[in-house]
Amino acid sequence: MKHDKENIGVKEIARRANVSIATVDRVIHNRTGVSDKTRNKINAIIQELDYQPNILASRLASKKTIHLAMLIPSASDETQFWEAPLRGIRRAESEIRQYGIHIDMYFFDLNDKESFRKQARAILDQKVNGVLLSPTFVEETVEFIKSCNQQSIPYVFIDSTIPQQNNLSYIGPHLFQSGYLSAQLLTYGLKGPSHKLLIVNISKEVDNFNYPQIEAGFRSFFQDQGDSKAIIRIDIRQTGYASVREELSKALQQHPDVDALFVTNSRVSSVARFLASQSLHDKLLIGYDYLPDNIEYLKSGTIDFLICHKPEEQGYRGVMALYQTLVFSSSVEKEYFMPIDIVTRGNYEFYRN
Amino acid sequence: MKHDKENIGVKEIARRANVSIATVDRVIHNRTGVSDKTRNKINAIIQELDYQPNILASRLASKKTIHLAMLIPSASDETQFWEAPLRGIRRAESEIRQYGIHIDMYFFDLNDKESFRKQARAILDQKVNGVLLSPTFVEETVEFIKSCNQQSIPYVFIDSTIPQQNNLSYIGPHLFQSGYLSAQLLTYGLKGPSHKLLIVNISKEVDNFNYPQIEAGFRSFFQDQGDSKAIIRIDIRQTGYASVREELSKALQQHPDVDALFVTNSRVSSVARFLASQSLHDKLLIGYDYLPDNIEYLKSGTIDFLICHKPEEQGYRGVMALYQTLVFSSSVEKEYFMPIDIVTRGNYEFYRN
DNA sequence: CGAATTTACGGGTACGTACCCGAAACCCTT
DNA sequence: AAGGGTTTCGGGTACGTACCCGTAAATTCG
Repeated sequence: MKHDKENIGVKEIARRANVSIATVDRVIHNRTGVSDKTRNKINAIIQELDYQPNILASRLASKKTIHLAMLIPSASDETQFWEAPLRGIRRAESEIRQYGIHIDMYFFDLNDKESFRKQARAILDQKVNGVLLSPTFVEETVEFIKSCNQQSIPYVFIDSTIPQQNNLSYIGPHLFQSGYLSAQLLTYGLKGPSHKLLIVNISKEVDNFNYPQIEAGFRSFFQDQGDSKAIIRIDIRQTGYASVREELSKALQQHPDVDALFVTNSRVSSVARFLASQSLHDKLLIGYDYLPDNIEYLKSGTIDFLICHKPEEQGYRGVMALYQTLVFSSSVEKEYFMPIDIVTRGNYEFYRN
Repeated sequence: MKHDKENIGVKEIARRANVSIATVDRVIHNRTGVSDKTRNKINAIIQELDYQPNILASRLASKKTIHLAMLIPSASDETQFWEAPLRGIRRAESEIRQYGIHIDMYFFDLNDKESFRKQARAILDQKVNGVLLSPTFVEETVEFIKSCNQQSIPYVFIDSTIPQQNNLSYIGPHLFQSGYLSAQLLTYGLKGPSHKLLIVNISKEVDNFNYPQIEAGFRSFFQDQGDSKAIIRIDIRQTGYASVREELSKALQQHPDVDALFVTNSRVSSVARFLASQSLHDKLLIGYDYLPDNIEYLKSGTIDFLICHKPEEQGYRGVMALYQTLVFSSSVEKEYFMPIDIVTRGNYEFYRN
């Protein structure tokens, strides 16, 4: 341990500019009360010295607490998925809490648009400095972020996005490519030449924006290959197992020659359960997300691959993106695509969500 | 932004204990000069209040700079691999520089044990507070860390490890499982029943510890499957392309029925180059590391999969592990295994090394 | 042109912790 | 009991920045 630390600070700037520290401070924070002449002089010196403020001292001296709000679906039995982003958000908060950042947690019900609207309103009442949200319901989100824009509150989308919006950043998967990869993996595992594939879409809500991208990517792979496989799709609008079993059963009776199934979201364990119950072990199965149920079927070999987009990291990075802009005023990427991770029996043990 | 912040600090502790701030400070840092009675009283209050020191204020007030040293192979044309950990280390440094952490960078030549020894000595001369290193040369490393142990300098291994040592942490791959996964991927892609596999080990140094684990994992997969594939191995001790071409050519003449090749390190691009030159497009090829050359052959389809262990993150986490212990005195995991990432044509674009 | 504003700026304190320095209290000799 | 040494402790300043408050200078206005 040595006694280094010769960094220049406001004091040195003030000395060089023949002004007081307070004036330098005003310039740094673009506050009023400084003549253009002095302002320019000080800015020049700041430029020249490449002054970097000491965040420690800055946050320490600042009495302000930055309030962030987070609006994501509550994790239900049906979708444990959102536990992961929440973990990431919590981790981020515990890291930056000491820097005076506080995060208010708001949850909404995935099956209830009104709950989203209500929570969004609650956030706006709180006068927060930044928002991290999952724009699950497009219309409601647009309404919400209109208010954010008016009050210049930055907001970050995670997991899914709405294009052409003024969001500070989108942090989540590139869905098209994700579908593409799934197709590649299925193809790689299929023996023999001609095949029939089944896309299984299990979801209550009809998703007009996100889901189609996955399917487009999936189909695009085969187009690129000049390979015209038979691809059929079923939509299951009731997420309970009974419904999944029934619909799958029907579909597989109609197409007994299906070689591989691609489930477009995390409900792949339901499909796996069905396949296992029917002893259909030879069919390839790919789905989404590192969830306990899915992992079980991965271990037992019913699910061949899970595609993951690091949900925990999405939450973490989302918070950090807001932190970066609000505290350091540093810019963040407008689109930060998560890696498209392949989880399988051989590597699930070490996967970091 | 509100005016929160009601956290208790040393001041409050001092008030409750009827002592001065300085005495509380002595207790917190286990310095001498405090009677057992006062020490106990203060410690009790600290416990009771669950006092968390304010890192900002702490680092700000401390005039000390923590000096870390890093000792990794220099990135050469032959192995660009080490650029990635270096990036991670640099990223970590830039994040914690303002907290008074400084990292001295030492590089050694992968083909020269003496350079390792020399640099190690240089580090010891500098009286550093912590070391991050790649224990490439076992004997030399053991010698080095003996001194570290004597001076109680914590050290972290990245990328590879030496078992049964007093290292603070190992951050890197679980090689056995990594080989296992490779086997799984190859099997998944092989059409038809019976196959012949070729393990290609290209390396100047004979590695007695790390490499065997990969091969053991690889073979273990087939044992688990009850699948006795023919597995042959060649060792290429000259890393230049000419040598690789010659040896591979020989091996494939002898075993023209090889279906798949597994290259046990990042030199897979040499093998890919050979296969491409011979138009052997139908053979599966798996190797290691997200390097530009490898990615090219991944794109062109010669390489089917690359296995990666997030080298950049290894560097980053290695630094952070030292930072955590030295600044926060918090414990870190003795073994932190990196995820075993699968990179392929469909997802390489979004891979984060 | 003097008074009332407004604008421009400096002094000084606070944030929570680290650590120097000096003083009081205690202990042991002779 | 006096002297010297050691242990225990408190006062006070510093770290670099934020921001309050007061004042001098510049500007506006009647």
